[in-house]
Amino acid sequence: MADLLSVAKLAGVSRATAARAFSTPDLVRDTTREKIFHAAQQLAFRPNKVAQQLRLKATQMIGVMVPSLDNPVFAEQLQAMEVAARACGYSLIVTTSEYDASRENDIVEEMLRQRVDGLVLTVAEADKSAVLTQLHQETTPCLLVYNPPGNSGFPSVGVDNQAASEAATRYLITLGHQQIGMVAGPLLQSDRARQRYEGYCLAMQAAGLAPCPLIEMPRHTQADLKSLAPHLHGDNAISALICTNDLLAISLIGELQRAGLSVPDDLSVMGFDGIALGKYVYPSLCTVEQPRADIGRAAIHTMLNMIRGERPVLTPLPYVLRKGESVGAPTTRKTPSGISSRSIA
Amino acid sequence: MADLLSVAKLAGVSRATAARAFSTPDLVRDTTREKIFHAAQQLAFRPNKVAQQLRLKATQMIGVMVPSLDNPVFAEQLQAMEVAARACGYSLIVTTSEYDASRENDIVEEMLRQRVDGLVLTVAEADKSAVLTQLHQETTPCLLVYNPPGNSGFPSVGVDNQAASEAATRYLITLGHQQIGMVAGPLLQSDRARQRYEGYCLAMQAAGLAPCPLIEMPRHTQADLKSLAPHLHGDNAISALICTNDLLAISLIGELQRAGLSVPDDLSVMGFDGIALGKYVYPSLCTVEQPRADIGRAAIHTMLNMIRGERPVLTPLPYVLRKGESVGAPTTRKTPSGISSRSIA
DNA sequence: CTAATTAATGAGATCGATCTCATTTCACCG
DNA sequence: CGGTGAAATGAGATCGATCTCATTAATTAG
Repeated sequence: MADLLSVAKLAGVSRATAARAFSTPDLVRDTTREKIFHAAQQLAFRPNKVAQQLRLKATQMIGVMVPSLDNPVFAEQLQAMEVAARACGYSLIVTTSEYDASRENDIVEEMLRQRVDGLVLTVAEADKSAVLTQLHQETTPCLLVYNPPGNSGFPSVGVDNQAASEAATRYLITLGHQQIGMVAGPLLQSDRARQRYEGYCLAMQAAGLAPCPLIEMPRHTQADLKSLAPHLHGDNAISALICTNDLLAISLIGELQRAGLSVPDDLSVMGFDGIALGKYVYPSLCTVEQPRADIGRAAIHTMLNMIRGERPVLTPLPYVLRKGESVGAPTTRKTPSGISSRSIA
Repeated sequence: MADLLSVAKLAGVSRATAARAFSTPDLVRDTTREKIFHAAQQLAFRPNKVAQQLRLKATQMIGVMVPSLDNPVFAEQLQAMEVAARACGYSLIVTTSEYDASRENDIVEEMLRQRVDGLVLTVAEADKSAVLTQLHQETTPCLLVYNPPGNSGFPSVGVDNQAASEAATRYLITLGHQQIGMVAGPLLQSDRARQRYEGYCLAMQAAGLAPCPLIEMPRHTQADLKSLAPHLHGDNAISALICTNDLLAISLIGELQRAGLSVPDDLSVMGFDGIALGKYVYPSLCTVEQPRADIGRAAIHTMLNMIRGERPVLTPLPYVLRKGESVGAPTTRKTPSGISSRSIA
């Protein structure tokens, strides 16, 4: 591959001049600039970014880590980040942690070796994260996405999960629901899910209602009706359910329908995140929409500011309560119909 | 940031020895190696990959371009690629073309400047792609994913779209369907969609049935019932529909249900791709599953072979016909019930 | 105990750009 | 036409690693 020096030789100038022709064309006489460009053309010269990066001590690359791209929330956010970064001349190195702390460590270390100009991370648990405490020693700017600001000590872009969850719960209460449950993935692994549960509890208490214990599903993004069945019967049978993410909600609705139950007649189901597909399924998903694209864009622009050395200004992004067919007013009967309960058992 | 030279100084050795301590520890005496490691520790030395890349003329980075991460097919494939690449010590630069040819050009050029060791691309139209014809001049290895091998001249990883589509169509025919339609995004933009349509036509003809003209939806991943309505009535009313991707299928099913139609009783709907969510919705999606994770892994491993200078060996990956509740045998009546047709109009 | 071998280390070039600073070229003016 | 200041160019150092080749230190053999 032709380098700048060979271009310079062919054009009959020094490499300094050749370099200037590209970086600061104004400093080069028109005629020589032409000669240089012509030579570059002939040799199919393509500037070597690696050499630039070494010399300039800046890579114009941002390291991104998300838990998994199998969840559309992260994929859609990443899509927006990529477009925003590219528009500003930056590239993304994309990695997935698979919610694994040791992988998180390796990934961040690798990105620091690569000398990314900044890190945009979504970690499993911001407060307990070993990577993050390590990162405080480093000079590379670091920004969290989705993770609540909390006491990790790093700036964070995202919506106020607790407030959003409160709003969602209040919405259900407004519709007349009193027995409202919340469903999450296993072990309440992510700090986001925990905050959402807290918001739910707060809203319930504020309305004088008793929050139910969290219903845990065996997997993050796939509902399991067995874990839910006990809560659908008896005096305390729930009439509405909030899921900590949309995938969980959609698969739960599917399971309920498969069992012969009607959503929202037998049970109202609400999601969280607002993935695009939720609008298209039937019943359409009622959910709290996080502005994923806005979050992605904001993350990139905030990061670019940090790279420039500015202190990040963070305005929490607004969530939107998206109404949908999966939520309705509670029906009078306390328990689902015979058919329904039979098919669950 | 401490560099190797300062580590060498602190350890009292030359940079050559310091470098060897890391790259080829066996060539360094135990005691000096210890001294060097200790010095590195003290200075919090972290090797600079950029410098390595320049010197070694290899970046251990693979450039990946997909149309959009909003489509789970690409996101899930990327997830697998990332894991596979990392396991082999490679990083991914991820970009999205948004099906835009000029963006495709910019992206590839940028990646070549970055001196990625290889390119893994999914382009809109492999045969007409300007980027690809340009790329033939280059020495950087390039591999296509999902794009049919065709006459682009580049190796390609993916399933045989046409055969898969034939199989899907045959499955519907076996169930007794005779009036089968196919739905695609706008303008049959992607070569994949076109191949799938061809497969459908072949299977129909082989069974002595007349293929219907393609039904085009205004958007790639969102169904629109109006475009479909004409085909649901009259003597030639279709009883089954194949969509060129799962998102289209899922949103179509939602729309049909919303209009009071039953899937599969009034209309069987089949998808294509096999995204994870399809298993969880109700009715569960009958689809042709592309082994996205396998494709991702295979793409990375093939690319690594190409980087090593080997000629790629390509075995087309097997698709799986995933049965689901969205497809059933055709009902006797030729047209949907009165209620249904009313609610469509 | 010295010569021959092998192991360990060091000096310096190299990858491909950019930047500083010195030098040359040019234009303009008295 | 020579002098002056600005514009254009060049020489060489630099970024942080690796690699070749020469040199020195340690081992082994005789």
